[in-house]
Order: sequence, then C-alpha cells, then structure tokens
Amino acid sequence: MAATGADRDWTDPACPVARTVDLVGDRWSLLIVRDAMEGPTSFTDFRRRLGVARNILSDRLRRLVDHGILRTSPSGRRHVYELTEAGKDLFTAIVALRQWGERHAFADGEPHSRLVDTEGRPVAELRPQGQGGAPVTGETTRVERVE
Amino acid sequence: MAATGADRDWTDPACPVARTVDLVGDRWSLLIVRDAMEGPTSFTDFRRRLGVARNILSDRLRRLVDHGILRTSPSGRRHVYELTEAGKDLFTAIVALRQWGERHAFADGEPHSRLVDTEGRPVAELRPQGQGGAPVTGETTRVERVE
DNA sequence: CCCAATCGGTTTCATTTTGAAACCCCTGCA
DNA sequence: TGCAGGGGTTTCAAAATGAAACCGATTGGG
Repeated sequence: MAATGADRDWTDPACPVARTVDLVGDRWSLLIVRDAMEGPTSFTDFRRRLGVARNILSDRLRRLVDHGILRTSPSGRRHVYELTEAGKDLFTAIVALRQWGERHAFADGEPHSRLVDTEGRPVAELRPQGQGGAPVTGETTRVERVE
Repeated sequence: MAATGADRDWTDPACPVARTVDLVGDRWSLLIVRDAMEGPTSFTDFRRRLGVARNILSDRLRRLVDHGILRTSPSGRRHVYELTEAGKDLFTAIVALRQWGERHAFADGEPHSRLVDTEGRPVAELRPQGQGGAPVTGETTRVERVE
C-alpha cells in the first residue's frame, strides 16, 4: 500500500526515485531491510547486527512499519519484525546497490560478503533492458516528465 | 576507483550494500546522480532542479567528486559536473529504486515520471537471476559472510 | 514465590548535520 | 565602469542523530 502524499512532503512528488529515497534513503533503513531479508528479526538482533542507537532503531522500525515495508509478527512472545511484500520487493534495489558496491567500493582483492543462491552460486549482474531485451543505459534512456 | 577505507569509517566494512549506502545513501546524493544522468549539469542547474541548500549541494558535489562518482568538466567557462564511469554505473541501482517507487510509493492512478528508451518505450522491470537464468528472491538467496 | 536478567523500548541531553540567508569573488559584457 | 550572473563560503538557528540512563513487562532459575 502506498502513502498517498497527504501526510508527506515529498522532495520531488512526481519522481519515483525521489519518493523511494524519501522512504528508505537514510543511513539505516535499507540496512534494516537488508537484514530482514534473512528472516524475521527482533529489535535486539537488529541492534547487534547494525550497532544503531536504540532510539534511532525504534524510530526507523516504526517508520518502516508505517510505510508498509515491515510488519511486526503477531505470534511469538519475543516479537519480531518481518518484511511485507513491499519490503521483500526491495530485494532488487538492494541487489543493485550491492552489485555497484562490489564493483566500485572495494579495493582490488579486498574481501566482501557475497549474495549466492541456494546452490551457492553468485547472483547474476542486473542489467536494465528495453522491452525488446536490448540493454539500455543512462545515455539511451530519458525520463519522461509528467505534467 | 574505489575508496580504500583508510580515510573512511564504514558502517559495515565487509558489506557492499552498506558501503554503497555510506557513499550515496543520503537525502541528496542519489538525486544528484539521477539528474546528472541527463548530461553535464551546472551547480545552479542542480540547485534549481533539487531545491537543495547551496552549502549542502556544495558539500555533496565535493564528496561525489572525491569518491569518483562525478568529475567537474575541465572545458567550458561555466563549469559543469558530469558522471564518471562509476557514476554512470549507478544507473542500474537508480532504475531499481525507481521501479520499486513506481510499484509501492504511488497511489493507484497517481501520475509519475517514467524512464523510457530512445523509442519512448518503458524500460523493462529488473529481475534478479541466478547464473542459470532462474529468478531468485530474498528467500532463495543468502549472504555469504566473509570472515 | 522471589530475584535477576533480558527484551523492547522511551527520555534526556550533548553532538552533528542540515538548511536559510547573507556575504564574497570572479567573469562576461553592455 | 558597472552590474548581473555563476559558483561558491560563512554564519547561525533548527532539526536529526547518538550515547546513556531509565523503565515496565516477561521469563527463567533457585
């Protein structure tokens, strides 16, 4: 479910990139979602993995729940956060950020974690394509602005 | 060229997602890169399109240049910023964020800008795949941590 | 049953970041 | 020569962040 904009003040209301950045483009939200990809996660698990301050984590979890990206599991006494469908759908964006980081944010030979499938093989590199299947880049595309 | 880490204090040094977020995961950097995708852009063009404060824009442009994502064009009196290869390579990540926004950050029927190829056809949806070509999701992948 | 530990926070307060506005220098040009 | 941009920096107030203390509800052990 999308926020309607009545309660928000978007940086650039017509741009999907800007809206996404408004929703998850801070220091912690995407890392919270990244960790939640591994399964239901408790408050203290997030704390331990991320080292984020309690009040900030509390606030981010609340925001992510409000935006329909996380939900808190009703079952279980030690209640946990898990991704909604919208949250799981951030997988592609996180993979894209991961792949860029692998290519450009590490020195040659510097080790880093990898994303692999159930057989342990690395995930293929994402490649934007046109409807016909031909690769596209920033140079061969344009943003059609809406009036 | 990648930052080596000597001058930085990464949130999660081994995670490419976290490093990418450290580099461009603030309120403005990705939007600056998004705009730069359309071609060389001047300081005041960024200002006009983004409405960002001068000092913040100044700081972000410097950071992006330092990180090898933008360079300032040597030619031209009215000097401009343009993407390096590493900057252009953020295209995929921006497309992924855009597509998530299109799916989840707009109410039904609410208009938004679109990314189209040179023939005006929308770009196809990104879909992570294993090496064999089979689709993968957060549930069918795992992060192989590095020791 | 009572005590202590753990979980999941909130509150408080200092530090950092952000943003608006004023100011500044340089270049082109009328 | 003067003045209108462009491309910033400086200053200062406001907002976000983070560390630490605090707190109530569970839970597990003696």
